[in-house]
Amino acid sequence: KTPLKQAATSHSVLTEIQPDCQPLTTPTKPKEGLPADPWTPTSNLKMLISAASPEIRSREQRRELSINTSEVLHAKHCLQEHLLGEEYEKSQPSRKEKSLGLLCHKFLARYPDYPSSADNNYISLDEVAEELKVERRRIYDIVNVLESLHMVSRLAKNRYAWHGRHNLPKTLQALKKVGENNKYTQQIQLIKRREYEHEFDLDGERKEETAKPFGSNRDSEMSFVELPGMEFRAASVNSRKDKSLRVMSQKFVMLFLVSTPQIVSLDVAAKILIGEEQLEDLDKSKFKTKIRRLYDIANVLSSLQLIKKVHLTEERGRKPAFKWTGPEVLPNTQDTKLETTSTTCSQAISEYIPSKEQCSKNLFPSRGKQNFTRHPSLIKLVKTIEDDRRKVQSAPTSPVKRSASTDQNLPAFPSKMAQGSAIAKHQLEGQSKNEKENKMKLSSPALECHLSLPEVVPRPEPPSSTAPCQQAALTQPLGVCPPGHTSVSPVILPHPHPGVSYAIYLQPSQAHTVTRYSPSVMLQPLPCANVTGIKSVNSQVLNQITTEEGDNQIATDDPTKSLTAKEERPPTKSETSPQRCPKRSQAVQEINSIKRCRRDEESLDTKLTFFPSGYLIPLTQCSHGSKAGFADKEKAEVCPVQHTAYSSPITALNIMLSPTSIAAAPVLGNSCLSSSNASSAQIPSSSVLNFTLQHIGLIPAGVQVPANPFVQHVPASSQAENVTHSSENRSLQEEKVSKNTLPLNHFLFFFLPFPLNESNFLSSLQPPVPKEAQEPQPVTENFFRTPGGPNTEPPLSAKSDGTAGISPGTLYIPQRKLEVSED
DNA sequence: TGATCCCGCCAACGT
DNA sequence: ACGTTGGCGGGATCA
Repeated sequence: KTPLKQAATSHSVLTEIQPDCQPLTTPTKPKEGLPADPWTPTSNLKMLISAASPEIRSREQRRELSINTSEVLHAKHCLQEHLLGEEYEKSQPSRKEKSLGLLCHKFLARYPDYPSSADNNYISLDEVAEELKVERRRIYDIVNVLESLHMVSRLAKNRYAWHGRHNLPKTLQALKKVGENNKYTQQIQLIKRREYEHEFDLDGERKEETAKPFGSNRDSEMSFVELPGMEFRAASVNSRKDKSLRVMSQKFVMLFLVSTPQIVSLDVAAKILIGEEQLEDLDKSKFKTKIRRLYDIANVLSSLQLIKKVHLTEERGRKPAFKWTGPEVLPNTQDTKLETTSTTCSQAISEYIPSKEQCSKNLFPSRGKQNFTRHPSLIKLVKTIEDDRRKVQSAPTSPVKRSASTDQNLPAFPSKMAQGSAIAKHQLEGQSKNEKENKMKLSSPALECHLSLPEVVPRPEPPSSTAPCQQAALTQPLGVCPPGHTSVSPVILPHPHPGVSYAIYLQPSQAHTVTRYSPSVMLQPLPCANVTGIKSVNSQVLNQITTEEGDNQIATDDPTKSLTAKEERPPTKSETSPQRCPKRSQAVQEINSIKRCRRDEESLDTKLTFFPSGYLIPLTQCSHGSKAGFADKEKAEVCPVQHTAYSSPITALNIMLSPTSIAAAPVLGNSCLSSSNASSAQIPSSSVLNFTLQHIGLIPAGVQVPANPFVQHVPASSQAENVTHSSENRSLQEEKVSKNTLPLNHFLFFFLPFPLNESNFLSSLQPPVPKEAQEPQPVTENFFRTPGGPNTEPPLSAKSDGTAGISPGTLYIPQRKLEVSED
């Protein structure tokens, strides 16, 4: 009765019109479609129109699940009159319209993300298959993946239970844990390394112990990961050993969860999932099959919005990959080992957020239109900070919930919140625009705060590549280059306390007082230092990074490779530590003085000429930050050079260290990790320091560099050596640093890729320049532009603000002080 | 072309 | 034996 092949779309109608086109049909089917979209003559007309346009057609496809016979007939006539033969042809369901992804969307649309026990949460495969008009086989594909996430569970033959996303947090946590235990991170690296070595082999060189399996981590053949209480029921039903797709799906997800950035390329995933990667025999066909399956899985995961497709660019060309866009999965709170982390975070956070109220306020300024649902992470944050001293309070701003929040199986607050936002999201589903906006809102930096929370929270993906960039900009550790499509990366400087004021003094002639002045620290101008020597280090580091980076590399159209922070040579732990840079965005907004933190995108270009900023800035205790800072996925993703090398951030940032007497330390700092230093508010106050750094654009807003009160007493030269040999001593240094055994007291002498002068300095005080077109851009966007490249723009030059730039050869030694203070 | 991935054969399983 | 699952890979489509 119900045509099997017929896709329930407009063109299906067209298909029928085709004289004996296909034997398979019989329109029929009034069937109850989606409640929200009544089939009216009007919509019918719309359909006809869209029929001629594949794009439109597919866009609206989802709503047109139900067609009533008479109208179908009507449609036929109309079409017959208006369409040509070829159009008929075109109108046949295209491959895309039969895609698993689309099907999955339809499938998901049938059930609420967060079903209540009241709902009918049973799934009958037959039914679904029929209603969606697809072979059951396809439904299996979907269900299997969903099952791997415990979004559904099999009850019996032909019968599944729908759980929606209730279990997702737990599942992801579990998967992440398993993934870690499985050392997937290492496996990924191994594979990547091999890939590189392979390339070198082709070049007729270098041959290494390619077959160096990781210890005995190869117990890999773990089986399906279950959740307590979510075990397969009906033992008889789940005996199937294979569960291949399910397991594969779980493993695939694990790869994302343990990766930094959370991007996994298909081939790497395939190799890992095949397991037997050791044998280079890499059965071609097997590999191919694996890829096929991964596509299947990826389609479903994409529909769930857990991942999205991206491309990685490397020597060989584009490479398909997927980026995790699902909720950030953070370690379980109970996890002792991670307890530290959260504590540290909360400490750091509390530094800025005195109370939960304040936090809440800061995160969600009561601005009329912004109806944020209180984010679960916020709740969690508060909880952490205040040590669970209260229950969820009714969130005033919470949107109306659709499904009764009678979720017993979830911790009250997070689920509620998550539910709220998820529902909101769900409601917007299908409306790309709205959805985008929604995401935009959600991805507001303020929410980033949740990144430090030990909980799984929805992390809406940025609407476009622009967003990630901005985000990155906000959290980029020192030395990170702007992802920039624009050389001027508007960065808002956050400020701990909205009410605080600072003053910026410019010498010799002009002072730019933002608010109040409260002398505290003086940054001494210094004579310039030898730059060339450092350049070599720079390039050296870069090269190294370049060759060692796996496909973690973010694709770039730019010939200049983009480098990605990654877990290579992770001398230290906390590699995967979640982002924990509290980004106080709205605080930001409250700051009248919004600065533009311009970063030189050409900073990677070793040929750049650097100018001493003239500021000698004492730094300490920031080392671990070089790790922590990168924990930020987004950041790591767009800001390559990072923690790969101890020195890279510095060099990349064009922050040069005076080879002679001044030592350097990574300035990358993250207050969250600076817990060890209890006196971060002293001389110079961290705020001052941070402000300074941020202002100069040397560290991103949001990144905090803890100050060390002893700075001034420590001979800076003690570390000088390390500077020069940074690349070689990297590991050593890192170790030292990571252990935080030494009070790292350093001075940074900043070299900027442009002479700092009044104009450009002042220009940095201007309000952020709105990004142009928020067009969604592929992750493959250039992050680093080569000078002269298509996207090249003058680095931080004063040009952008209309001021005459200073010729890039001049060595300009500014003679001014920058003072900042806070009340 | 290479990237995607639909389609459906057919084997393993369950009943 | 027959229905359910779902591995698998040919080959069509898409970009």
